Amino acid sequence: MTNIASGNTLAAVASLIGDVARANILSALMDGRALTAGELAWHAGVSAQTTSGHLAKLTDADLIAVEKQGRHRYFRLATPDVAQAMEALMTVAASGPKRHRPTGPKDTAMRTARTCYDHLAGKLGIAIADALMSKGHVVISDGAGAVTRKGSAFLREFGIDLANDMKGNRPLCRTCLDWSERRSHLAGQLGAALCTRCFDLGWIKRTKDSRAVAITRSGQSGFAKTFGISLS
Amino acid sequence: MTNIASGNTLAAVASLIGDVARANILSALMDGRALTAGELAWHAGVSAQTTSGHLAKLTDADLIAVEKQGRHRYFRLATPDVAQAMEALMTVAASGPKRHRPTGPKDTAMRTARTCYDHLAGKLGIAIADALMSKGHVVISDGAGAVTRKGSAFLREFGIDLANDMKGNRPLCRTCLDWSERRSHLAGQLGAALCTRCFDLGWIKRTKDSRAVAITRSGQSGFAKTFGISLS
DNA sequence: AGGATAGTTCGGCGCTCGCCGAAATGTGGC
DNA sequence: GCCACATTTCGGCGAGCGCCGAACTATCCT
Repeated sequence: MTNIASGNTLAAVASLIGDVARANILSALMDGRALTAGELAWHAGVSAQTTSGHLAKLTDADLIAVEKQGRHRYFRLATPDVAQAMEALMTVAASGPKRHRPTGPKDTAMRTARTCYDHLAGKLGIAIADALMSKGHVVISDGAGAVTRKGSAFLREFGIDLANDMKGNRPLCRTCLDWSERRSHLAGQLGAALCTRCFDLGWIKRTKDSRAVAITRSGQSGFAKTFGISLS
Repeated sequence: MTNIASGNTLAAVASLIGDVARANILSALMDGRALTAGELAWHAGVSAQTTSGHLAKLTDADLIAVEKQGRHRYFRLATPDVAQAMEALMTVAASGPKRHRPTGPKDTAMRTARTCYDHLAGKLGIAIADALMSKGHVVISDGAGAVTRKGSAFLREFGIDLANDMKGNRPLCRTCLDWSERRSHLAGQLGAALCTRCFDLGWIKRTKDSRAVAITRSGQSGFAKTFGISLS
C-alpha cells in the first residue's frame, strides 16, 4: 500500500469531482463566474444543507475559492488547472461508448456556442480558431498555437493588445480540445481576451442557467465581417 | 436530476478514477505499457478478485482496453485522452495545499526522470524541451509548440523522421504540464518519438515497479553531446 | 426590534460500493 | 488426464457518505 507519491491525493481529487452534485457545481462554475451557494444548490439539484457540505469539501481541497460579500458567499473555481481537469474529464466522458445524443434545444445551443471557463467553445469557438488560422494570424501546429506578428496587428485592431496582457504566467495561446466537436479551439490568454472582447462588443450574451451563449444580431454581422464566420 | 448533457457521465468517469485502487491501476498504466491483471492487483494493493471487478468497470467505461494473450489478459489505457485527464488531475492534486514533500529515494528518481504515458517527464523531460527550444528546433509559445524546419532536420539526424509519422490524428507537438516541476515538457507524437528513440539508443532504461527511468552512462554523454544536458 | 433571506451545523436514515473468502472457469504444461 | 496458475463469479459483510428535516447563526431591510 501507500503508493508514495500523488496516487493518494489524485484519487481524492477525482473522488470529489466524482459525485453528481459536486460535478454539477463545478460544471456550473466552468464559465468562470462566481456564483452564490444558493445558485449552486439549484444547479446541483440538492438541498441547501447538502450543498453547503459539498462546498465545504471542495473549498477544503482548494478546488474552489470563496469570497464573502454581505450575506452571500460567492464561489468560483480556484485555479484554471481545475477547469482544465474538468475539460479533460469531459473529453474522456464524451469519447466513451456511443451515447444516445440528447439533441434537445438546450443541447443544440451548447454545441453552437458556449463559454468554457473563460473562453469560447462549441462551433463558434472552433470557427474563430479556424478563421485566425487560415488568415495566418495564429499558427496552429496540431493542437498547439502561437500568434504571428501579423496576427498581433490584427488583434490590436480588433481591440486586443496582447503585449500589455502578457504578464502573469498564463499561456498566451493554448488550445483546448472541444468535447462536442472533438477539435481544438483557442484557450489561454488569447482565448480569454477574445471572449471578453466579444462580450464587450455585444456580439454575444450569456443565457440564463446555462454556459451556452447567444449570438446577437450585431454579432452575426460582426463575426461575418471580421472573421468571415456565418453560423447557420 | 438528469442534468441533460455530460454532467452525468463526467461524474461517472471521475468517480471511477476516484477510488484509490483504481487510481493506482490507472497510474500504473500511465507509462503506456500493457500489464496483466495480476500485476495490476499488486499495484492496486488489493486482492485479485477485487482487482478483477475494478478492471471490469474500467473496461466497461472504455477507460482501459484489454487484449487477451494466452491465459493472461493485458490491460492498457484506452486512449491518450485518459492519460491526459490523469495528468490534469495530478496537476490539480499537486497544486493543492502545501503537502509534506515525501522526498524519499523513489520520489527523487521520479522527479529526475520518468515516463508520462508515452513521453518523458521530470527534470529530464523539461531539460530536453528547453534544449530544443533554445536551439530553435521547436518554437514554444507559452505552453504550445511547433517544430521548425531546422528542428525537423535536427530530429532526422537524431533518428526521428516526423514526416513519416505524421499520420493519425495525434498532435504532433503538444506540451504537457509537469506536476513535479510545474513547467511544460513535450508530449504528443514528438514527445513519444523522442522517448522511444532514447530507449532505443540505450540512453535510458525502465526501472522496476515505477514510472521512473534511469539514465545510463551512455545516456549521460549522449544527452550532453546532443542536447547539452547534464543532470546533476 | 422583528421578520425575511442566506447559509451552516447536527443527527440519523439508507444505500451504495469496496472488500475478501470460497468456489468456479479457462488456459498451459507435462 | 491432471495439476498449476491466471482470472472471474458469487455471496455477504461492513463502512463510508450523500441525503434531508430541524434547529441555529448571520446579515439585510424596514
